[in-house]
Amino acid sequence: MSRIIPNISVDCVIFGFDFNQLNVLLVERKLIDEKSNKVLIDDWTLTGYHILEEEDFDTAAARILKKMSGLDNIYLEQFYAFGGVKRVNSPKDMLWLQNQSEGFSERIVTVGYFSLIDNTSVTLSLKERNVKWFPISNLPTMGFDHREILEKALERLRAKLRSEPIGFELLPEKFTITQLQRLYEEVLGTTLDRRNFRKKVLQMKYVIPLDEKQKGVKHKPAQLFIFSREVYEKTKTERFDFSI
Amino acid sequence: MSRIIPNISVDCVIFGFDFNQLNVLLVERKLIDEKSNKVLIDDWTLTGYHILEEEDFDTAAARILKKMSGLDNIYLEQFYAFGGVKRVNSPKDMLWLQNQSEGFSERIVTVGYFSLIDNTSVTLSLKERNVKWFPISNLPTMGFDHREILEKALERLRAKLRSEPIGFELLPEKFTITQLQRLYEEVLGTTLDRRNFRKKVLQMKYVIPLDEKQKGVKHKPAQLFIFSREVYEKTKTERFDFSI
DNA sequence: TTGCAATGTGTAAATAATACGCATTAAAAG
DNA sequence: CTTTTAATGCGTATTATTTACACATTGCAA
Repeated sequence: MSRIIPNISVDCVIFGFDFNQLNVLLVERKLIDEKSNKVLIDDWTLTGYHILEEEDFDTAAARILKKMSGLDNIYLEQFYAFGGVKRVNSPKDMLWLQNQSEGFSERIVTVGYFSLIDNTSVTLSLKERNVKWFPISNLPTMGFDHREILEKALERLRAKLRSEPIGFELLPEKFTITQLQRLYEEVLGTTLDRRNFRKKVLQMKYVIPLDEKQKGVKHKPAQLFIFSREVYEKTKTERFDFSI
Repeated sequence: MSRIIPNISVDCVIFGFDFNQLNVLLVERKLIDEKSNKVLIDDWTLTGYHILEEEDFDTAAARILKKMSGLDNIYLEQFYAFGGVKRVNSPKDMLWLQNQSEGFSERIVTVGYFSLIDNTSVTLSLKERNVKWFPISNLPTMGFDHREILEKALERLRAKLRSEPIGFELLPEKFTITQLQRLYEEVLGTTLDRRNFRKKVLQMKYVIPLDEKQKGVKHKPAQLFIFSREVYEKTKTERFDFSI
């Protein structure tokens, strides 16, 4: 095992969509005083870790994601580096870092990645620590500057969702148009007209209809579609409108 | 003077527009063997430097920009962090780093910023080293992985230019519509219809006409405009179209 | 005075966005 | 087995935006 680089880490903001809400995966940070049994810290953080000597940022982010979700080959994108002098300065944060086996440096730079997964496909399995999905609209108290990092990730996700077809990464391979619409509504915080949305999506040649229907729903089952990145890359056109 | 952090640096991609071309500011990297007078290295790099112990990324980037261009209060945006294991591995790069007074670490992470300035307003003044504007379309051989960093910056500049009004940062305070159009054409690599572009821009309430005309041109002088960020923030609307 | 090299304006056609209403389907309830 | 329920799926009229394209105007310079 190669050594870690003490002052550089990678934090992953793992977004998941459950057909209804946008969620983020957090890890519990709990510290109990051994003598008094007093709870010194109990809050939640993003999933991050130092990078290793022989490791790129992308590799480190993929490693962390794999460890947390068990998943490989997932959409991952670097979105911002955080290196403020006062990133880590609350008493709780200091206390936590002093208790970690790797020791700590006062000035830790972290590179933020966000990843998009269909969270109905994930079974949480990390044994050592408590890991949970939280809806974006109802977050717990978070440690370090992770709340700020999450906000930046969200901002980037929203901006990118408007201009590139990354929403599909949050859905299973086969999805319905209504599911896609819910996703856009939830992430962008709007409501959209069902019929117009459908019309728009059906124009996109890279959203391909299947000869297959939804199963196990208690109403008329909808048609399933898949997204083809290949077709997208071939047919995309760039436009510009720094909006009015 | 506080100490530098040896393994973290900031690199600035300084873009300038001269009403015709998009340019980038580079610094010559020249190393001559003292005995033989042989030229060991002669190429160009971005303007970067290690960050200081008590300094944020943003502050470091502003410091570097000030040193290179003499300018303060300039548009600056972090766009990507580079930390690949093999970022610095050519013999020339190693040689250069060994010759720098600060010493070097093998694994240097750099945080990339790009900045936008009206390059007709800058007088280059850095005495110690040779600094020059190069058009994007005609770049010299570049050291380290700076070519790659520049490409990423350009990609981000283009993406942002499509969706946000940052082009004005590349123009003087007062500009003509034709200048704005040339800027968009040059950066996005397209040509646009003059009349339609004008129509589009005139709709934008945040591009405000002045009672003032261009001077010193040998043809009909055009009307001048200014950009108001304040009006933009008030009137902007978000749309979404992950394009067809 | 005239030529030059820009700026400044208008209109028609095509395309895309928005606002709606109603028939259809499959499962569940009676 | 009929009805109810809760979705899906489709169509059309209206408005707004984008695109394509031609000619008159202005101020300087020859």
